[in-house]
Amino acid sequence: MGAKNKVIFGRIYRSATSCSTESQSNPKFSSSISIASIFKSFKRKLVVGSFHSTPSFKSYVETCASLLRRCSCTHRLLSGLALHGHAVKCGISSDRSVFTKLLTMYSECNRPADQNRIFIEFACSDIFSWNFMITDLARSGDIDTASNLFDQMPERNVVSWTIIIDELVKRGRVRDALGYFDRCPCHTVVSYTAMMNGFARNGMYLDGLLMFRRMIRYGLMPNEITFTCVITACGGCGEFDFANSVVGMIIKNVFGQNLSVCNSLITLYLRMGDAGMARKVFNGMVERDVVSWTALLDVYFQMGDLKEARHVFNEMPDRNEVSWSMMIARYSQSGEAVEALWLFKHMLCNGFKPNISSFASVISASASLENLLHGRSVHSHVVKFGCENDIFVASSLIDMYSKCGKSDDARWIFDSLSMKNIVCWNAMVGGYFYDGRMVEAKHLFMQLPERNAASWNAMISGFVQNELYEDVLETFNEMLTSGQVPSRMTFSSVLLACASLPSLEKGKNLHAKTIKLGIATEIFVGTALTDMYAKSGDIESSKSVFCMMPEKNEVSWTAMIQGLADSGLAEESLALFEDMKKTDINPSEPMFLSILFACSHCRLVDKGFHYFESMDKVYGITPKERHYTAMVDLLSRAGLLREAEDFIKKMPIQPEANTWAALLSGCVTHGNDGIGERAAKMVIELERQSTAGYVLLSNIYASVGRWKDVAKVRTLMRETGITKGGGCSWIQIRDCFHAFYSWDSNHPNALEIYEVLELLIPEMIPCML
DNA sequence: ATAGGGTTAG
Repeated sequence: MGAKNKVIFGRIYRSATSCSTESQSNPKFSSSISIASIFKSFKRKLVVGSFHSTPSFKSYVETCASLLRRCSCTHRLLSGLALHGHAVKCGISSDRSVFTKLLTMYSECNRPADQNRIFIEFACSDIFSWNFMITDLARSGDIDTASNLFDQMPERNVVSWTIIIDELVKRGRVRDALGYFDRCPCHTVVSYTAMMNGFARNGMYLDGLLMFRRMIRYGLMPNEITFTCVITACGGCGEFDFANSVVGMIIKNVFGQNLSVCNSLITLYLRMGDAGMARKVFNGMVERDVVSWTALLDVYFQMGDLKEARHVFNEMPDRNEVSWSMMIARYSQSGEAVEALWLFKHMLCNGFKPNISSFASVISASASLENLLHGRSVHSHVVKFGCENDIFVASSLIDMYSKCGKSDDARWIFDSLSMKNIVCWNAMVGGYFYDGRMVEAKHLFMQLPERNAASWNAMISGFVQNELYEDVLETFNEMLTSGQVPSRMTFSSVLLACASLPSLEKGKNLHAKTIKLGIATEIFVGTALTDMYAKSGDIESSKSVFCMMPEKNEVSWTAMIQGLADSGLAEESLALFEDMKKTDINPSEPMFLSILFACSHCRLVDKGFHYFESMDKVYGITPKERHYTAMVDLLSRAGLLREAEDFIKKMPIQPEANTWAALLSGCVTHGNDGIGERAAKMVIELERQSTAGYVLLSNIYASVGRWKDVAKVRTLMRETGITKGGGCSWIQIRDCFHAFYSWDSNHPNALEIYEVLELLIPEMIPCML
């Protein structure tokens, strides 16, 4: 009988379990039929006495438990009651697995009274089993029933209190946990530590530290776990002075060699920005585990030494999901998106299960590469692992789809989220902006349930991306009126808008605000200010902001070098470039563009060639089309038109239309219609829709008096349907903008203005040469 | 009862 029963019950058990997994993945799947049929066959096999042999008894218990679980999932109270009756009859109702499922079933079917009744019947007066029951309920996800049960306990010990506090904390219910903590009559180190950990886990670091102080005042001695929690809390809220005194206590109490204390210390020193100390702690450890090694990885990442971090990762004695996620996250954050994708692939190949962090980071990497194919494939993994409802993963998916131009897909994910936080909303607003869907973006912004600085920044930078600078300023004002304090990122965007607008006043105003907030010399703000002043023509202010910045990056230097070059201060620009080379910042591609531009304006042909050649030879930067164009411009401006043409012919890459346009423009200045015609032909061929080639060509013909050809070009332009877009310049006098267009001069004071201009031109010409 | 990793904005 035994062997046969084992098979039969085994089969029932399997079908019951497979049903219940099915119902989990598809809540609509109604299983009243299948559960009834399983139940029927279960009853049929239920011959009293047949489950006394061990294997079949075990199967029977398992079957009963899994059927009960099925009942609780589908809210089948009647089947549940019947099963309960059988379980009692067969004497298995107090078996742990059956009993817990009975509790869950009653809880799911909304019968708390029955639930409590059976609990009290079966597990009376034994604190240990109460505690066990509460833990079990909480771990199976039913924290409410667990706390309900806790309230009914006839007596409780320290462990009971600790369990309920800890379980509440793990589910983010710190306030409830604190309620229990305050009611607890007998505090121990453990209950205090559980509460502190609860605060730290939920980002309430300061409350955690207050709890620590309370514990010390209470006269309890912290243990190594308490210290680990305190250190984490200090690091979280930046209380570094307090952290140092805690370190003193740790050493005094001889916990300085404890593994987890040291692990938390590495991260603490890292947060304090002291990578050296972090490394020192690691070096001094007698025992290290994956956590220590992963923390060390982060030390190198913070120092910006990706190579060493990679080396540590390769040499680590042990790796887990967290170490892999750390690598993926940091590479993605450092702009090494391709490497992040590669790491993710290898994480899977090495048999590691991707977690939420690695998903979020790798999706973010696909977003920055705008790699829809890869993004979609990761998305499918996300669904496979059931992470699609996680807000971190979903926010990055929303971002990824938007960046790939699929804002409708992003919206679909956004709408399918039951729990959204502010990040999801901001990502969706930013997504619409990225896709140029202004109406939807603005509409969604209005609907935001709450707004933080990032929401406003998404809106402001969204307008910047779409070149709607007036809206940028308007939104910025709204932001100020709403009481939201602008961040450095806000200023960075708004200043960019100012640089593109004809108003220096607005920029100065912002500068004043940044000074008030004490962020004027902060790297991003300072760089934006430097750029804004340079682009607005106030190069002196630009220089002074730049000089005040204590820390400068590659972008800051580029802004200043470019600003000087654009303002005609070519020598100064080159001198600054030489200064920069003395720092540990390496010249970049756009920087060389400014340098070549500066050389070109000063007619420094040899110097220009020197810099151009150093790009590849010294810095390993392959010159791009634009650099070749700058060189052609350099030669053409200096009148070396034949050399310029030869230079183009020898280019290892295909010249862009602008390369020929630079030569063409040199031909205009130096009146060479022979080369000019060839150049113009190339410009027109490479860029059919552009007017530049035609206009310059007609200018050449005009300069050498070939009026018939001028007319021919103009006719050709008309025939191909190209119209010349005009230039425009403007000046602000108080609140009024005066604009001047190249195609007409209908300014009210046009006559007077042109009269004055006539007077000024003879004085200006010597300067222009 | 613990320590290491995560999303948006420049």
